[in-house]
Amino acid sequence: MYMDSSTPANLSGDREKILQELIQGRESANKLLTLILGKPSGDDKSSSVSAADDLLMKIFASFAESISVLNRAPIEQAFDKIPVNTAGSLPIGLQSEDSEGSSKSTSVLKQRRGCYKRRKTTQTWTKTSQNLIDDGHAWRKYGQKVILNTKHPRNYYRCTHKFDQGCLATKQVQITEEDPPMYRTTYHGSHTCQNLLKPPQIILDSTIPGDSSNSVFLSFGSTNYPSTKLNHETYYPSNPTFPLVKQEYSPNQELKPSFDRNKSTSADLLLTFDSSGPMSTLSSGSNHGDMISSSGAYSCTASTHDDSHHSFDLDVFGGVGDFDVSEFGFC
DNA sequence: GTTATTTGACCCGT
DNA sequence: ACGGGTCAAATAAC
Repeated sequence: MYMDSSTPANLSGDREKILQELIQGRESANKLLTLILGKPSGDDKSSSVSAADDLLMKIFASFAESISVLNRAPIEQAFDKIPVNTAGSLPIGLQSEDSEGSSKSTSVLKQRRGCYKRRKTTQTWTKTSQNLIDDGHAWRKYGQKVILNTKHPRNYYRCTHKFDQGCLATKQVQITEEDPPMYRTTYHGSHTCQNLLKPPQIILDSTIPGDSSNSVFLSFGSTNYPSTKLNHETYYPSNPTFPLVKQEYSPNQELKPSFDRNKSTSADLLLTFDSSGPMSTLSSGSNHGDMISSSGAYSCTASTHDDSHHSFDLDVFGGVGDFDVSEFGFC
């Protein structure tokens, strides 16, 4: 999908640009944080919405530019290995496999089960929260595994549009062993699908159930959607590379917490980016890089296998943010 | 009827 | 060999 694969020289130049953009985004985000968190929780949030909106636009533009640059990187860096069955975005069963036509003594289907190439270096980021949240994407559960030394099984989800749009995004959800059980969601890959049900928007939502004081929804999109409402409204990512954190998540068993969701506070959401390879995926591209936070505590970390690591604090989300850019794969 | 979930089998990486 | 990730038939839900 990427005609102009970046040369190493280009990557070096891109890195500088990305760093500048991200740093600028951080500064804007800092201002935004001051704006929002500095305000008393409650009703008079609206007074800062306009300014916050402006700042958000800067943030979005910065991150979008970064993502855009990253998207020019060769896709091989993003996906060392991709599922066999989804290569070429063909539905399972339509893949032209077994070209030899070798006869399977047992069962063709059986032999094909589990046949895939495991992704190794897709970007991943982890989000931990006390309550389940809707990231705005349509997920479909495709597996569940009991993980060693864990009490709760790990659930595997893929994007609903995996086959119709070739979206390779997946996520894993697991309840942690912590005292207040937490839902740890690990996202793999970014969405390349167009979510028709939920039009792209940008979110700044400070009204998470259970806590309205310092909760912030942020979405960094590369497309320019007017952020007309920043208060009490849900914004969806333009083409969510990052998941959208929403207030409720209705479908499937993810919504059956083993504890009282009402007790949870929204300020305990952690988002950690831990990815390698560029942000780019199979998408052609202009809409990657939505980034969302839904709490006061929000950290994103990235690192590559490369030796040159860049790290800086986002300091946006409750001051605990640590944004390690290098993991975005442009090193 | 279609679509989503469950769950054991299967494959890959370590 | 083992643990983890994915597939896909069976089943459930709509």
